[in-house]
Amino acid sequence: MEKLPPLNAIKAFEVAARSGTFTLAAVELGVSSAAVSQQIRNLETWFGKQLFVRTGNRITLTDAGHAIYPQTARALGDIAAIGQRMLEGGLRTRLVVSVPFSLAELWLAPRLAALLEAFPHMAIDVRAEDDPIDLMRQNVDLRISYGDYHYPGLRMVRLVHDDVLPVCAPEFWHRHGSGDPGLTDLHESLFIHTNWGPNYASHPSWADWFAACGGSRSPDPSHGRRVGLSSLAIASARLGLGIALGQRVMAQADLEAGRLIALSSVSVRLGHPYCAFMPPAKADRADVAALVGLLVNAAPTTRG
Amino acid sequence: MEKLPPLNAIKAFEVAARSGTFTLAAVELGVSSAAVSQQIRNLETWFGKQLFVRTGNRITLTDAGHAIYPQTARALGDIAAIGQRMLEGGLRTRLVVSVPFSLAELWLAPRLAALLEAFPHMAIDVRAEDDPIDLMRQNVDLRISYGDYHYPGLRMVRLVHDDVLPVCAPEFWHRHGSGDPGLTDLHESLFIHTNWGPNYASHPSWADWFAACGGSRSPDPSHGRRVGLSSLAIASARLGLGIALGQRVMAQADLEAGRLIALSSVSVRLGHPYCAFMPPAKADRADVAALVGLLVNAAPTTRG
DNA sequence: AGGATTGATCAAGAAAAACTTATGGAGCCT
DNA sequence: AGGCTCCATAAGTTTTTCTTGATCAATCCT
Repeated sequence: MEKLPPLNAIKAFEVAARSGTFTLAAVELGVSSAAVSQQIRNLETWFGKQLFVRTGNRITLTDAGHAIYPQTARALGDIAAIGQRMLEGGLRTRLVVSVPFSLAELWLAPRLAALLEAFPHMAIDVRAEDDPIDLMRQNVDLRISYGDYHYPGLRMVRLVHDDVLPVCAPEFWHRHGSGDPGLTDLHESLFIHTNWGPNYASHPSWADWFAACGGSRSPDPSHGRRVGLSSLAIASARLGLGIALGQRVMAQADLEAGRLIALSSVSVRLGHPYCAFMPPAKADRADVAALVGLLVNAAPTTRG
Repeated sequence: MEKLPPLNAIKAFEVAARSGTFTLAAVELGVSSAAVSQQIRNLETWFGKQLFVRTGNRITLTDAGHAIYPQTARALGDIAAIGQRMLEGGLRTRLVVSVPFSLAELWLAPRLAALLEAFPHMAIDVRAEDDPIDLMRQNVDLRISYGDYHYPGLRMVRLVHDDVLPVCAPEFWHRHGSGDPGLTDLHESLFIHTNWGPNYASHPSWADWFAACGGSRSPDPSHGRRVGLSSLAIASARLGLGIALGQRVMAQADLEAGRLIALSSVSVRLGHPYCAFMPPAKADRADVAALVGLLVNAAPTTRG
């Protein structure tokens, strides 16, 4: 094959020729208009021919530009179509979602329910597994992950930056702590500690929460209850086993239903937001886009 | 248009799929094999699908890879064809060569003669003009320039790094200087000084030449002859008007024919080489390639 | 007209992408 | 086994691309 002209310049040319101005092309390409101007110039230098005539502040295709436009559009269209074809590879479209264990039950499940209401016939796989996973091998379409640092190269959408606050069952509070709004005198054994596992270290602890309150109490995990999953902390609290530092997004349904009560308005943000990752080519798939949209919107924006 | 996959990765994929190994593809693309490996991986990440299966040290296209290969090849072929089409724009192919004034007569002309011997029917325009010129506007196919710094973005071929040495007509030497091999006693008025014009400052002067000889004579230009073109210096010397610091490539024919004699084997290199520039898309044109090849080969490599 | 607006360009520095080098590992071939 | 070939990976460097902020030319609008 002969030496190819610079492909990104060809792309810029196609858009510029179609839209008629570099400025609009720049918007479509998501870059500055100066960048488009430079790319076009590259291409002109490559060919040794002007592709646009510049008259003051506007541009028109030259004869040469007109001559090559249709071919560029067709070739790029073909390449775009490649992406589309890749998506249909699996024949029947199954949406494969992968989440960390902790999010599966209390966060993803209710939202999936909403999605299935809108698309009753959608075939969905939900997989619970911890980071990092290999999306390619397992044919995962969408991965929910804690933090924005796994999976470089994939398209990322920030979902929610959650926070934790002390919650417990109403009966529990009635019995053990109703006279202690600051939790300062509560017995150590009544605190539920969440252990996020070996890979995560940024989860707020009780000490962090007390510090945020301006205090300095630091309940000793060896005395209280310990759970290995943040959703389990919520469940335990709901069952009256103690006071948990529960993630807001997970506790919300229980709070609204009165099965849990919040013991303070003071909360501590998690170290990282939850994020959705997907291969860029799959980001345009209708089902993927729908789920992401729903997760973004349904995720209550952090309220203090 | 939908969002395009990374085009350079597509290019790498096409070559890799066709050649069957990343190493060969790397050679074809003129990069390292690691670069190809990375580009392929980019594309796989983008699609979220493997395109090659790696078994130890070799690769095979996956089903997905097979599925998209023909489309990539076709699309890239189309784009390559765009370049070809641009070349035929002018219908009849005329080779337009542009040279600095000084090179036109004594350097380019004889070489063009050789070219026309091989291609008797080639239509050639020769234009003499000083740097910098606008190749695009004037539809110049090939520009010869002093220095490698004009015309960024164009393909460049180094032609010859010339040097200057003292030359004069045999009769002149007989009359004025035969007893003075070092030119140390020669009268100032007999030196021909070349003035390269306002844009160039690196041309060796008589002072430079004497310095290269280990001496320190510095003939005053205001006493000797001055010419505004290096080819004119040769011509003047040939006519017996004095001793010139002549460029070897220009003087060569006269030296071989005995119309000029070299007065020393000491020469001084020019500050820059002569280079040929052309729009990359035109570099593959048969006539351009032929002329460049001829200029490179016929250019005598600098001999001390 | 005159001033404001729009849109392309230019030059600089900043950011991102691509590439290279060096190293390690898996299969293949004597 | 031992040597080869070829791909994968990581770190660092180079090259390309992009942004920013300013300038300039044409048009538009009182």
